Amino acid sequence: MTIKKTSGRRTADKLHLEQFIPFRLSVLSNLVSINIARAYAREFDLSIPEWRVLAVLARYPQLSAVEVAERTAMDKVAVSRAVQSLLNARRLVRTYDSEDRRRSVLRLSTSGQSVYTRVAPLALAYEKKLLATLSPADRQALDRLITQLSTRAGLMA
Amino acid sequence: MTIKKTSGRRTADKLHLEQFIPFRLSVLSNLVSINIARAYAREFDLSIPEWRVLAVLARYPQLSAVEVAERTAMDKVAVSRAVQSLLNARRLVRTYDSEDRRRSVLRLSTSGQSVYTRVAPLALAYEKKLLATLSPADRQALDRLITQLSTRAGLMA
DNA sequence: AGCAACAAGTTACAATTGCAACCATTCGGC
DNA sequence: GCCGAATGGTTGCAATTGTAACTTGTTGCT
Repeated sequence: MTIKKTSGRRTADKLHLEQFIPFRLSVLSNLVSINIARAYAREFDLSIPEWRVLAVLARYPQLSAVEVAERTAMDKVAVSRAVQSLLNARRLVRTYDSEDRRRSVLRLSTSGQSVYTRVAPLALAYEKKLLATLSPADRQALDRLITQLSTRAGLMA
Repeated sequence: MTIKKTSGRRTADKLHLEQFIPFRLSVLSNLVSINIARAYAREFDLSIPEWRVLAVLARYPQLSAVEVAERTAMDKVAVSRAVQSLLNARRLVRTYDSEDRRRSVLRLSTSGQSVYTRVAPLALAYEKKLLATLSPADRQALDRLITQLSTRAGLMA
């Protein structure tokens, strides 16, 4: 039995960009984001940060801005700006917590609800189509891999 | 035998952001990019676009700017800017094709080579660590899934 | 040869993002 | 109760990025 040679995929430290996972993840994620942005941003005048805020408030009403930030993986500045423009467009209503007057309490307005109920199916349809060629096992694997990698990347930060 | 109920994962068109693949991909990709940028951008004063250009020219010398753009999935403006700053830092050498004087011919300078040979191992080490907890089968699956999804997303663009 | 269409690359400008400093309010110790 | 630290949120500024228009050079057609 001989010593194993270096694994076939690539040589010692020559890096092939087109095989480099961080690069490929970034390209994929960009492509998907751009597709999605085209789908709803253009039709509903919604940016991706705005869409995230909308989506999270549709599901969990009455969140404060930092809570929205936690659930959308955005920083508080990004949330503040998205909230601002959603308020301008009358898609959100903001009140303040009487116990703690720093905290905002955010809810969708009727119009915000309506936008959400029209956009969410588009988003889900896009996702469905994106995943359409994957077997159920592949979908499960994808799900798990993303979770695992995110955890791992989070630890390495 | 009864009619199958809606599949367990989520209800009709209520969208859970935290389960939405495009969202999760974006969060993951961002996290990874930020980690990597910290690792080499800070130490070598390299932005991610610059790094991509460097990496692709290390492997395929003598490319023109548009060829670099194709291989890095960047647009030609981004390449132009990255090339400009790499030229300023004396990490690239640019000549022009004598057959077609519009086309640039880009190569790493000695200093560019040296940066590359120091950065590439860091990048590979990061990737290795990121994937360290995945089984070989998982790694293969990840590889395949990214490719499949990118193709798919490309078609939908 | 002359000119329209096209390709390579750059530049200018607008929109987006990221970061740091900043108010206002609340909390924790004393 | 008071003061320093911490928290929620906003604002301003610089850096990054995207888009369109432009310049220079080439090609193909006549």
